[in-house]
Amino acid sequence: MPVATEIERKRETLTPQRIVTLALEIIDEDGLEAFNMRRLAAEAGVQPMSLYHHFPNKQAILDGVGEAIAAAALGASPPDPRWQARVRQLFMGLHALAEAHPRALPLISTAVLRTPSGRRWMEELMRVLLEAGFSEDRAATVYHVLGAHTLGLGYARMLGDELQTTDIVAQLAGHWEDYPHLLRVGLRLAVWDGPGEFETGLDVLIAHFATTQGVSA
Amino acid sequence: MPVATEIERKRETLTPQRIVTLALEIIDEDGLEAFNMRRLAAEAGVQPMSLYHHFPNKQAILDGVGEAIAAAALGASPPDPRWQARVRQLFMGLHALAEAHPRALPLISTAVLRTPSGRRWMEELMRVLLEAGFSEDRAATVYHVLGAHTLGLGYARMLGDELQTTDIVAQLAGHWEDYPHLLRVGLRLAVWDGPGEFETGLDVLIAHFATTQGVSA
DNA sequence: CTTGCTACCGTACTTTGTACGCCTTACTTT
DNA sequence: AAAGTAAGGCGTACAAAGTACGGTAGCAAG
Repeated sequence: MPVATEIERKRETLTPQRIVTLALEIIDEDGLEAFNMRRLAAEAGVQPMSLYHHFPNKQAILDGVGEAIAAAALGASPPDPRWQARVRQLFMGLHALAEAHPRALPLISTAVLRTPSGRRWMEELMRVLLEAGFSEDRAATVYHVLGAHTLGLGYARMLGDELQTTDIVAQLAGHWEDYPHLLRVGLRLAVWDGPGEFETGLDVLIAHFATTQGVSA
Repeated sequence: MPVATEIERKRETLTPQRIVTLALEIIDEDGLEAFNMRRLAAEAGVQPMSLYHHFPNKQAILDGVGEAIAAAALGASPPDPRWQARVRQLFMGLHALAEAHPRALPLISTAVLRTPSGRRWMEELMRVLLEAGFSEDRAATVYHVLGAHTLGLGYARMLGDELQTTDIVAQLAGHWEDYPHLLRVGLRLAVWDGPGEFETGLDVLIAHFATTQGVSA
């Protein structure tokens, strides 16, 4: 039986690793919709069909990208033993992923259940909550609410990035007397200065669950 | 100059109204990705290119659908004079749209800035907040956080609907010992029983902004 | 009847995913 | 060294979807 010798024999060989890395670069630079097989092949210096020797289809490559991103979800900080702090760490990690790769957010959202790294993150969250005394139902609710806060902020920011503000302003220009208050707030709506808003909301929600739960450590 | 006689002359004439209605039906039933010009034309009993006499392109039809949905955003209830209650009403209205048309959520998200009805909703929100004494910056933050909560919950639910749980379960089946806690919570993660979770989070966040703000009526 | 407008249609080009099968290379086995 | 073989890469081609472009049919106004 043939044993694959694991020595690299050439520069620039196509590998799943390299494909995923290039795919992520494309997505980060030009967005998910700019990612297609021909573009990816061109970046790799290869013909489109060559990619199919390493992945069965485009979705599999996207899954790979999701996994690559999610690999960092658990974060580097040592787990805090207090459950509130640990939950905070976990969602801060998720938020960091969304900040690092805003255009890839749809991949991140689905990764928490579809990729190994994502599932490890979710497992850790559930472990912390269940050991803190949450019921299964309450644990699911905590994920729903905090996850919505985290990913929702990411989606809103992504939409703000894609919708060029110039277009919006141009469309408002015609009827500015109809939207006096909207115009006062204006472009501030399109500016998402993450940490402050995110962390504040996260803390408020965690505190709420802590009091509902009635358990402290 | 030609004056268009506004009498309908035939049953089943193609109109922007009918096109948008049919488009929304397709999206509600089979999702955004199932909506394409050929399918839409078929539903309308017409050839694809006929649609282009009423809309310049596909995006314009989607904008129309967004507008049609957003038209209900302000809701039917009479405006409550207390700002907390009014803000609550506004986001409950937005949430109701997302519940009514989960597959169309991306359209709803962008409608708040891109369609007239959406802008009216946003204008009303900004009016309430500014008149309650929020600064422009704080008003934007309130929208960011509450909007993320509302739309984020919608996105999470939508993803849960699209990802068939059977696939997830199948993928977990192989390594169930790796995810003991995740499995205890299991399908509860995919069940989004909206009102409770949404309203609770919304109230917690509004209460937070109320105390930060220091203004009551 | 002619002119011209409105609504609709047919054809065809482009982009993108990917099925299918060929070719080359380099390693294994003799 | 000769020969087989499998893995990696490639060329062609087709299908789905958006839409440019030009046509046609019917009705209104002159």
